[in-house]
Amino acid sequence: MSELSRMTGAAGGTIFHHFKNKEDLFLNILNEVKETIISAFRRHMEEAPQKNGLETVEEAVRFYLHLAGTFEDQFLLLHRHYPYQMAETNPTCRTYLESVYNCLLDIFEEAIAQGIQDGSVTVSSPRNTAMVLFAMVDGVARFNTYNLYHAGSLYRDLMGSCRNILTAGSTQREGN
Amino acid sequence: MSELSRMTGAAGGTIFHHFKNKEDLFLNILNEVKETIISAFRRHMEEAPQKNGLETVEEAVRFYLHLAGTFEDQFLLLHRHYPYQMAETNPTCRTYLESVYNCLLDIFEEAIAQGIQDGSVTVSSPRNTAMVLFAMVDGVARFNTYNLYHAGSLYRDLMGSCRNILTAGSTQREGN
DNA sequence: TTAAAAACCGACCGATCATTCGGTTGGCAT
DNA sequence: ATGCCAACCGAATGATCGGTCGGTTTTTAA
Repeated sequence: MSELSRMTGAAGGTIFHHFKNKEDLFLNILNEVKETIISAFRRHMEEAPQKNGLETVEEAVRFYLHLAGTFEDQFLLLHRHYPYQMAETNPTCRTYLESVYNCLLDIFEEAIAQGIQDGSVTVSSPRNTAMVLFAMVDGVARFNTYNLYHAGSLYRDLMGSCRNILTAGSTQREGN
Repeated sequence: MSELSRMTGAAGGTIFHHFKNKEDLFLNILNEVKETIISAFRRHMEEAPQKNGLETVEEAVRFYLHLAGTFEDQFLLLHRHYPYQMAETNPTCRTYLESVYNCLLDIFEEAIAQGIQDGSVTVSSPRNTAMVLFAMVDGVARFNTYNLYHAGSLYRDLMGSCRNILTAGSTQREGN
């Protein structure tokens, strides 16, 4: 709180005039982070030119990595343990977290389903594949923010793995 | 510290007789977690019957998921933000974290390299593929401990994705 | 212009934090 | 029995925490 007071220039007591308590403040921030991520993702996927399903999924993966790097602080909130601990007892917190993940997974799943229809993707369960795919790219993003391994040097192999997951059994093409 | 005092039955001051301060205590715990995970993994992979490279990787992925579920508290330490923040300034902490990840990645990488030799695996960069694979399974494990999604229901698709990543371009076989 | 409302300040509060310390205990070698 | 040392205790410490409150400034509306 004192750090926040210093950063914003507001006196200690002023913060509690706008937020009931620290938890309420945190939930407001989490909500803002949720909106930022969701709207940025939705906007980008809508603006993206029409491609086939596989390319749409790849674009989503690419953009998630980009977003996690650009809004590092915001994504840190999703990588910390605290929100998930709070979600165990606080339904609002749980709703916010689920909103973010459901939104992202829906985008992944929809693109996969599209890919199944246009023949560019071959998987049995779109939802589960979306989860595995998301776990993969989020794991790489986490490695990056925690300075364990550089995401950039993993990018090529990540995208390759992504394509392999989505096109199992199909004839592979070796691109660039 | 008070919770630890209550859990162990030791008086508050007694803890500081055995550990210099809270950070020192934490590093000792982290070191123990490191040893637990590394030794358990090394032992299991040595004891596992000789298979081809692909099956060895799959066994490693399977065991990581199993271990993350069995030693949930220990793995929580690797999923929290605190250790990585400490690692930024504390070289000892950084060494411990790198030890865990390097050990696990070495096991993955070695199995992949073995698979390339015996023809069961087809990837260009064993190390990078090991990282992507690890990010994927660790991501799923995180989903599980954070109660976002159940790892069990993702198991089949996770293993399928794992196989697809490792056998790109090869003729696929549909198992069980 | 003025009065009510909202925003803001910073000293202050009790609780909790990690840590210290003087004193006690128990085991072990002499 | 004696001395010794490590293990242990728990009250006390100052620092910091989230949060309150009485009073002041700024904004808004009539």
